[in-house]
Amino acid sequence: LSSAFRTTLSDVAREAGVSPATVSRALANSPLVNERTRQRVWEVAERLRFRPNRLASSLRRGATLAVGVVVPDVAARFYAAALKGVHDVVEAAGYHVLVVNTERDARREREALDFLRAYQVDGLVVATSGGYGDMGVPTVFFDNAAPEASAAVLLDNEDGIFQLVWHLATVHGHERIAYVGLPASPGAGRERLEGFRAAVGRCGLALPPQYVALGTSDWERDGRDLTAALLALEEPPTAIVAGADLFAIGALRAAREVALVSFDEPEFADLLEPSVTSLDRHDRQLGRRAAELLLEVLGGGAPAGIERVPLSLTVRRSCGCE
Amino acid sequence: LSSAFRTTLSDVAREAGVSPATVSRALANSPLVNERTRQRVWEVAERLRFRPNRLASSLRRGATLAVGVVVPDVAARFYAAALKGVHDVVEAAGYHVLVVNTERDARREREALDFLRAYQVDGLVVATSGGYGDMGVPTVFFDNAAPEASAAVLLDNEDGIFQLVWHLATVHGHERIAYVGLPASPGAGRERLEGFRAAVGRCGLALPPQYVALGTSDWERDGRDLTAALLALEEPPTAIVAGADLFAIGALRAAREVALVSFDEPEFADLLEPSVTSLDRHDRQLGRRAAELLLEVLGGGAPAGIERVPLSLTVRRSCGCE
DNA sequence: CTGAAAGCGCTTACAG
DNA sequence: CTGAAAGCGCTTACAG
Repeated sequence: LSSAFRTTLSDVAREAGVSPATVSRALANSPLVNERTRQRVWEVAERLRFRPNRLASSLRRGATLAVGVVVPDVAARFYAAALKGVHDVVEAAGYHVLVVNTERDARREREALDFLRAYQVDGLVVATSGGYGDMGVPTVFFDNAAPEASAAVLLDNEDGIFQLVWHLATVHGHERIAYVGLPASPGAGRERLEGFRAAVGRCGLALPPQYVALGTSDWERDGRDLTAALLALEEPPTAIVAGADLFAIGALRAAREVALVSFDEPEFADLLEPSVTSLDRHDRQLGRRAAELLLEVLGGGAPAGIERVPLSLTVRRSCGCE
Repeated sequence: LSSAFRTTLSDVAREAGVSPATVSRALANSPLVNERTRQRVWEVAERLRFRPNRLASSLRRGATLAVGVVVPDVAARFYAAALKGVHDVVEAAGYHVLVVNTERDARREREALDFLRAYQVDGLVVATSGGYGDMGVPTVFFDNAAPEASAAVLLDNEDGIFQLVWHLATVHGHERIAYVGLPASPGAGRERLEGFRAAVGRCGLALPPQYVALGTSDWERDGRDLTAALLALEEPPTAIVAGADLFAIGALRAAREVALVSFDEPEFADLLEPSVTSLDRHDRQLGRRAAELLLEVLGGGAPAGIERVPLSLTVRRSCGCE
């Protein structure tokens, strides 16, 4: 057992000539312990380089002071930024963060949640890919919520898509606008797609079925291939709305001659050629807000309900402006 | 205590009419237990939705089957990709991954390491920002190693920088080449800087002191400001070597009229304007390799020593090609 | 094949 | 102010 090599609380107790109970209290700076004793214990603990075993203390206490975060892809700019937002808030409150990546896979998400629960995390922040099942652990969703969610911070997907379509239709006069985006799974995927249909209708435009192209696994490649296919139609669209940043990047790879707007902002959107018109999501703020809601729940507050975060259009050149 | 609400191994034992010891063995599919008993225990466990408490089993076993990963910035493309590589390998071996972000801060890195150690992780994969101190835990470094490292997968920083400088000097005939990059801290920062000085010398060029510009905290902003300052010199450089992707992005923001090459490849480097000539690092492979070394050590192998990964130049337009 | 017992390293009522 | 004792939820020699 590795414990043989580590100094434990008992080692400190023996060395300091007090009981383990006293060491525990002293290191927690409990007022119950004599100042002299407290100092001596601290000195011994430092000399022996004592590090309390969190497994043991969490087990005993029934709380870990840890929060689990589940994201579809840590490498995606959006989730990475949101993750940092969660970090900011949660660590300031004395919690640690355990991150798990699901690769947008429902099964892996379930495993990730099982793992975090088995580790007895006190709370969860989850951007679900469809694998969520109730864990009996306080949970706040962001980006994409499970149907049973009682607390979530979501983007205003319909409104965001509407802004994109409206810009293409009214400012640039496009009448043949297509959508390249996420599968229509519950949550953000469906909301953006439905938002697209509704927006096109509100703008008084027709929507041929083949103008809706949905990707599956590799979004960047799908974005490229689906865009190429759209442009090969007899009546190709003159403008494309990308449902996420990687679709936009893929579209850019397929063609530069079609007007393009993206829901998510790609990294360095302003330096791409052409620079990409997209929505500003305030990623990090989203993560912060989700973490704040979780802390409220952990503090005994009521579930916070669903919040919608507004999006604002950042106009660049890919839509045809300038 | 939250345990009051969770079903424990004892609950399963009571319900199945056997001892906790038998439940433990049955769920581990130990051959010591009767097949009938085994099945019954599994049924009961599933019916009661029993989830073993990992805190308890890890405490008892003295091993967590978890690996800690410490990175300077999960949001940086390079670390995110390497992280996925670690995931790939380590999860296939049955370990879980705990990720901690340090924001390139030595103090936060120390805290992160303390946390992981307190959680009794079995091993560590670390890209250090200078906060590492021996943890008594098997550790493999990547990208940037502590001086005392006994196992690491590092980039061949000197050679990479040399390739960049050589390309600018021989293919494009530049004679005034400047460096905008990381501070000269031990490890990658120093290696790249020293590599630059050496490379310029090998190419037979002069290096005025003001042609070396080192950033501090916000690399993208530093890249922009330092580049602007360089170009405002009486004898400005005609080409710039960026020591990392964010410096390159910053440089791009400051000016397009100077030749630019970057050590790290920015995301969507081929779609930037101009597309950025940079080194291919095989990020994910780097993470995989580090994880493989860690598994070897955890399996009782000898420390693997320091490996250097070669880099290959990807030529695009920012250097002046095409 | 099964169970009673001890123990992993802590924390916290309880007694003094 | 301090200590002995119990217990968090598991696992594993030990005995049968």
